[in-house]
Parts: sequence; C-alpha cells; structure tokens
Amino acid sequence: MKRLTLEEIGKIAGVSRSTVSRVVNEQENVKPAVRARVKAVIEEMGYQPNSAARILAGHAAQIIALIIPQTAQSVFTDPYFPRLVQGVAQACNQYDYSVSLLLFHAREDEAKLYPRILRNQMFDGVVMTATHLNNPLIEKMTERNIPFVLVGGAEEEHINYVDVNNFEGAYMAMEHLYNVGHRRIALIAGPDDNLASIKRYEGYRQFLQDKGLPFDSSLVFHGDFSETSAFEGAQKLLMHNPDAIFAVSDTMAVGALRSLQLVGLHVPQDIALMGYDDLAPSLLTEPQLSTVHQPVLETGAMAVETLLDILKNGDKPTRRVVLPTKIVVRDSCGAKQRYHIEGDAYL
Amino acid sequence: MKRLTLEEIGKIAGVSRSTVSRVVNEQENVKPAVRARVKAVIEEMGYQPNSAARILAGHAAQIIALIIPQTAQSVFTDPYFPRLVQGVAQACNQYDYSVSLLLFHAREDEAKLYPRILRNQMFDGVVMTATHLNNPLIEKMTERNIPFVLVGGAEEEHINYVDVNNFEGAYMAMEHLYNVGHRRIALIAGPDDNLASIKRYEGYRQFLQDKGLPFDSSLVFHGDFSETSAFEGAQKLLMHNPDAIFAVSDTMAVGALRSLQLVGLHVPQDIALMGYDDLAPSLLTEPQLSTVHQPVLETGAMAVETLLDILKNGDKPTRRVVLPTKIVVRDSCGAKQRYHIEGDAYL
DNA sequence: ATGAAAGCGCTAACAT
DNA sequence: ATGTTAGCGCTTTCAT
Repeated sequence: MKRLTLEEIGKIAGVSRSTVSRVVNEQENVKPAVRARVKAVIEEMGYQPNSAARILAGHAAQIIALIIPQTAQSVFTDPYFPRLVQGVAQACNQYDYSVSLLLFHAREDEAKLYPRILRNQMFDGVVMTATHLNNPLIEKMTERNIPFVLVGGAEEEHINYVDVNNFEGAYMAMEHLYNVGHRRIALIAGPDDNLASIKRYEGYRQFLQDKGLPFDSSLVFHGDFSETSAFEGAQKLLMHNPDAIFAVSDTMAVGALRSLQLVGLHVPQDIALMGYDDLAPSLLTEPQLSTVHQPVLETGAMAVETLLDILKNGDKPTRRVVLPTKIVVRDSCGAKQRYHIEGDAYL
Repeated sequence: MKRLTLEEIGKIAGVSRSTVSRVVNEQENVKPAVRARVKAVIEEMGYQPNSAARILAGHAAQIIALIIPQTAQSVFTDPYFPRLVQGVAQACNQYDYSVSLLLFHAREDEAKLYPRILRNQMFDGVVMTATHLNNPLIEKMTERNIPFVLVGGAEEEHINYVDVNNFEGAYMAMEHLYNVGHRRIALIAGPDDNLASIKRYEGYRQFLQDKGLPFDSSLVFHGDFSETSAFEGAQKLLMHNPDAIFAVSDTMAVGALRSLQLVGLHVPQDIALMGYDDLAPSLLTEPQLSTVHQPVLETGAMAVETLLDILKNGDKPTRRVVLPTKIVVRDSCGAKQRYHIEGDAYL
C-alpha cells in the first residue's frame, strides 16, 4: 500500500503539493473550486499529514507536554492528579492537540528527563503542576524560552499560571466553621514549601485575625497531604482541645477522621471536621465530609487553553488565572444538625 | 544561539555528520578514539538529536501511545486507572520512551482520535486498556499492523496482552469467604461486556460448582463499577438474605458497605463483605475491606515491557502475560474475628 | 492563484 | 573506518 503524501494527493487532485499544503493548512490564495476538490480527495483517501515532517519543516508539533514532578507517592494516591490529567486531556482532545505525559516518580527520572524537556522539539509548550517552591525546571524553561503554564500559582513575576483561590477557599471554610459556632479551630496544614498549602494557611490565619481570635501554634500541624500524616497530626492536636479541625485536603481529613474515631470521638457531635478538594474521599467516609470544592477538571482545561493562547498570541501580558472555590456542606461540620439541611449544600 | 545539529557537532569534533550519527546510535565501525572524542563534544555541548528529523528519516519515535477508551466517568473516579498510568509512565521513563496519553471521554473524542491513531507515525506502538469486548480499535490496529498490547486480556488468538488472573482472584475470594464459614454468598458483578468482569463472574460460578453450592441468580447483581450502582445492588441482594457479599471492585464494595450500614447491618458481624483491587478505597472504610490484591502498577509496567519486546523481536509468538493475584485479609470478612489475626494478612 | 525548488536534521546506502 | 549523498514529507520562499 502506497504511503499517502502531499505529492500523492496532489497528483490525484491534479495540483502541486504546495497547493495541497495550503489547503491542509487553511491558507489564503487557493481558488474555492480547487480547495473543494483537494479537500474531497483528502477526505476520500483519509490522508493525514506526517507530523514528524511537519515539525521538521518548522511547523508546530501540536503536542503539549504535561509534567507532573511529584515526589513518589502522593502523585497518584491523591485523587487530585488524575482529575487534573483528565481536564488537560479533554481540553487537548478538543483542540486537536496530543498530550505527552511526563511523570517523575524518582530523582533519577528528573535527571533523565530534564534534557529531553529542555531541548526536545517535540512539543510546543508545557503544562506543569507547581508543587514545591523553587522548582529548578521553572527557571530553566524560562531561560530557554519554552512556553509553559504552571498549575498552582507562582511567586515570580512573568510566570503564567492557572490557580484556584486557595486563600479564599480556606478563609471560607473557617468562616463556615465559625458560623456553625466553632471557635477553637485546629488546622492540619500541608508542607510549608507547597504554594497551595501556604495560601490555605494564610487564609486560616487571616480569618482568625479578622475575627479577633487568637492564633495558637499548638493548634496547627503540618502534614504532607498523606492520610497517615494527618492521622498522627490529629492525635497531637487533640491534646489541645480543638472543637473543630480543618484539614487542607480531603485525604488528610480522612486521616484525621480515623484518628478521631479511634479515640471514640463522634463527628460532628464531639468535634467538627472539614476537608479541602471535594473529591472522592470526601464522599467515602461516614459521615461524609464537608469540604471546599475546587474546580480541578476546569483547572486542567484552563491551563491548556491558557497555553494555547500564549502559543498563539505571545507570552505577554503574563496570564494569571485564578478559579473560584466554594464550600460544600455535608455532615462533618455540624451545620446540618444546626440548620436542619439535607443533602449537599453549597455556599 | 546556534542550533546544535549533527553537522555542528561533527565540525567541532573534526569528523563528518555520519560519524557523529554512528556514535549517537551506538553503531559499530567507529574507532574508539574518535568515538570518545565525539562523545565528549556531545556531552559538552549538551547535544540532543532532533526527534522529528530522526523519525522522518525512518527511525523509531521512541514514543508509545497509552490509549484509555473508557466511557466518561469510570476512568478517573476508579483509582485503578491512575495506578495503571503510573506503571506505564515509570516503565517508559526507565526505557527512555515517552508516553503519549490518549484519553477518550466521549464518543466524539473517539471519532476524532481514531484517524490519528491509525495513521500517525508519531509513536512506535500502543498500550491500550481492554474494557469492552469488541473494541473496534483492536481490529483496525491489527489490520494496519500497529504493534499493540492490551491491558486486560483478549478473546482473540494472536492478540498480545498483559492481564491479571481475574478468574483465580475471584475464586480465591470465594474460597476465603467459604473458609470463614459463609455459604450464601452474593455477587456484585461488573458489566457483562467487560472481560475482567466476566472472568471474575466465572471464578464465582466455578467455585460454587466445585463446592456443590447452588447457583442462585437472584444472588447476583450486575453493577457498572460505580459506587452508586453497587449501593443499589446491595439493597436488592439483601432481599435474598446473603450472609456475605463479594463485590468485584473496591469502589463497588464501598457502595455496598454504605448500603449495608444504611439499613443498620454491621460488617462483618451481620454480613461479610469482600472487594477487589486492593486500592485506596479499601483502606478508607470502616471497617477496612478484605479484598483481592491485583498488581496494577506491575501490570502497566509489564505492558510496556511486552510492547518493547514486540517492537524489538517481532510479534510472534503472541505474548500473553498473566499476573497473579492474592487475598488481603482485613476487617470486612470476619476472618480475623474468627482466627484472632491483627493487621493485614495475605494469602 | 499556483508551481518549482530549497531546506528542516536525520539515517542509511553507497563510495572510498 | 569514515565521508558523501540521497532522500524522509513537509513548509516556505520565490517565481510565474
């Protein structure tokens, strides 16, 4: 079977390969009749341009790289990432882009993949999850003028990102717990080099300040987004008698819940609990978790759209998209008992 | 900044581009001294071959496509897939391959992506999850001689796959429940066009037969791997008084558990429950689920390795890899109460 | 509006 | 053992 090339299509349609190329790339300067004829042939033969040749000849690859530089475990045990990947993939499908998935799970991977990322001409741009502060890749990609969008915010100027309003989400969660009547609210925070985690922590502190509540560092525990870290954290926090615990991820809230149940505490009667994410784990527990909803799928899609926008229109001005969060009231915070609500309630 | 090409490197090292190419591709017929010199230059300059040019000139792309043709929801709500993706990605990292992720979430995606898959020269082979019987892509890829490995078994001869022993897993689960003393064991099965689901169902039936237990179709419910389907299923099954329920995924077991708890039943005292997968959900419930462990990460990695083997050594004989499963005893089946075991126990 | 021709960076067949 | 050369299929001037 003969390989289909521009030349072949041209031969059949009775035009030169250049004309076919123009048709394929939707360029001007092709007589409508010719265009139609060529399009028909392409359709009939099922011609697809050879991407490699296309890229080599200077065109875009129509590929975006999705880089997830997590340290080992948390990547795919936390349901956040699958959801994000899904959002990215969907958007790419929609815009006829392919996604090249780069999942680092060990230091060696990074060493191996850095050069590929920095010199590979096989993708047009990068969507990367921002996990730690000072990810060296950020600087290097900037240096090399590789277009990229960070998922999760950035400190530096001139860096494009799509983020969720972590500060506000945490603030609203606190407000909600406060409105239900809680005053000694403990926090299970995330690692202090994680941007989302930092912002949520700030939301927590700001709320306390705004309400004139004292900040008590013994009511704050720093976990690592894992269930077990939160399990231990909750035990420690309990020694200081909080009347509510706010964990900054659902997974950690689950860990806290187990911890509370272990010592015979009932949620929300004895102590209230809130999570963050509104992903699967918040629905799997008994009681189901009140939590902060963040639009993860949309975040992934928006990151792709932002990148495509940059690819098309240049990287200035710097794109900084911040998606909103909302409170989801379920059964772990005591609001329903107090206000007699049934089913999920949204704020 | 000047683009680095074979020509450039050659100029610096004082050889022709062909020689550099030979060095890069680890070919024979290069004098050790020259090879060393060229390698040094490559290293120093940080040269990376241009993949597009390489592919165009007839070489392998060093890319595998990972196709996940799930219908919408179940893809990334079930923790199975993230884990599988991780396994695939790790193996690809290891062997210096890139992974191109193709996630179908709607029919339109399929229509759009089929041509790309079937004609795209941008990857060397495909790893695809086998979900439904009669996936049309299988036939088409076979037709076009696209090397592919299915994750999850296949009926047809000559199709390469990596699978987990679903039959045995289900059989062992039944055996375990039986040994704990249960006789009226209900099944929450999966869709009957899903291969894994069918095999597990067969394991269930075979065990009943081997023990001379009656098969009662009212004790079987077909869910769709979702939690809600199992929730409803359990309600129906309860009308026929099972003393144990075996759900063929952890997610469905969680649904069943909620259902049981809703009507005031205690697990495992009033009724036993087993899941299948040994993924996150089985650990998030109270009580934690006894389940069938399947090596998902290893399955993904093995699929890649099998594909690479085929790419290297040709596609005959047909590769059919079946990975083993094992029983994980936790708190939902009553075995621990009976045998006074603590912590996870493996069979 | 269309065609001819050069060249993207590489591999591989062919010289030497 | 090494260099020369001809494509791979496409885009993109440059002619016409």
